[in-house]
Amino acid sequence: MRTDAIAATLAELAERGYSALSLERVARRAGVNKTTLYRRWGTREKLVLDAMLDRAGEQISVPDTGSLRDDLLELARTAAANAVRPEVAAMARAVAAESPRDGRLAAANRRFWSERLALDGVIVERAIERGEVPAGTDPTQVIESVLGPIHLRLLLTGEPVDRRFLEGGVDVVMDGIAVRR
Amino acid sequence: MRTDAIAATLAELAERGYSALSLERVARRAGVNKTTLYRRWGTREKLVLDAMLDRAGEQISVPDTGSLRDDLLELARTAAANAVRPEVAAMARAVAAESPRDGRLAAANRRFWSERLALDGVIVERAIERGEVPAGTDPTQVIESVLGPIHLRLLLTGEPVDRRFLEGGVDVVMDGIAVRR
DNA sequence: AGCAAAACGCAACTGGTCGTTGCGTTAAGG
DNA sequence: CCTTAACGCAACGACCAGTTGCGTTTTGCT
Repeated sequence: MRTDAIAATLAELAERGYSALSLERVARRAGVNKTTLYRRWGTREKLVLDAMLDRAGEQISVPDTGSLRDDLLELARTAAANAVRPEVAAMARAVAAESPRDGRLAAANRRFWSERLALDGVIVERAIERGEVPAGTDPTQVIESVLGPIHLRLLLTGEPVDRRFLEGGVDVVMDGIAVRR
Repeated sequence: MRTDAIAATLAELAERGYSALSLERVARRAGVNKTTLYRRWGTREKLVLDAMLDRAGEQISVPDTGSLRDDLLELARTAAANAVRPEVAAMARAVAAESPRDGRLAAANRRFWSERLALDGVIVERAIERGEVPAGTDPTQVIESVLGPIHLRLLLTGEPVDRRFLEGGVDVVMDGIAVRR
């Protein structure tokens, strides 16, 4: 039952968005009476949060190819592919919209991201050990520089995230744009 | 009257968010009857869109210090300072949340961003002319690499956007992280 | 298997918001 | 000064959010 409700919640979130999320529709979709949802979760916020926490548990693997550039490229590719999935995209949009007014959601989201950035950061740490990157480089900052442009396009500009863009972004982070002198 | 309604719309958007935006509250706040809003704009979507277009007209200046690094830093700083303003932040969150289901909003937003990225891109074009950056560098990609991490923090991770972060991000874009050999 | 307790379905209800309508009043402008 | 557009006001039907009471099903424990 919990599974059905969560699946229905995310499906509705993807189709209608958070602003039009109706517990009655979720209940119908889940094949469940709406009183059940209210008794179990109480509020729309808690239901959505629970649904997100459920999906946030799916851990993703951190690339380890032995090459920093390949690792970052693989990271960018899987991050983009994941963020494009309707359910995931809907979650990101809901978080962006509601975080300022939903403390629990914001807190859970911050935990998720700090954990994920730390995980992905080992890509940079391994590169430091290999001597590909100077010691003292901030791993999180690097990961944010790789992921930032991707989410900028997905959430705000709406431009397509294609291979060219991903590779270009990694190139910038790897080599910078300033001429060598 | 239009001015009052737009101001009230953005204020409500900042306080309550798009998902809880009530035209009755907007009307009360603007000192106007709700029928006036419905007669003039028809739907919530059109009112919000009009309010955003009104603010999107405020053009910002593109830095031109003669140094690419200083230009990018200034760009990052002003972009962050602007995006942190409650009204602007609320607009970005609303766009992120509603774009998939509001074609007009999405289209207007895409125009806004393509224009803005093109404007900021001249920073890179000037740097190319000065020989600071190799010819063939994609100006838009560079700007997105600078702005992406900022909006990632503001919209998703929730981490503070401080001077260290802004400078670190510009450093990555300028010099890259790979060791020189 | 039997039984107590929890979970669920169902129907009904209150209250609030949406969006609309009709009508009277104010403001604009030629 | 007078036509016309814009606004205020009150009321309305429709819908959805949550809540409640009660009967039914399922769970889980012995």
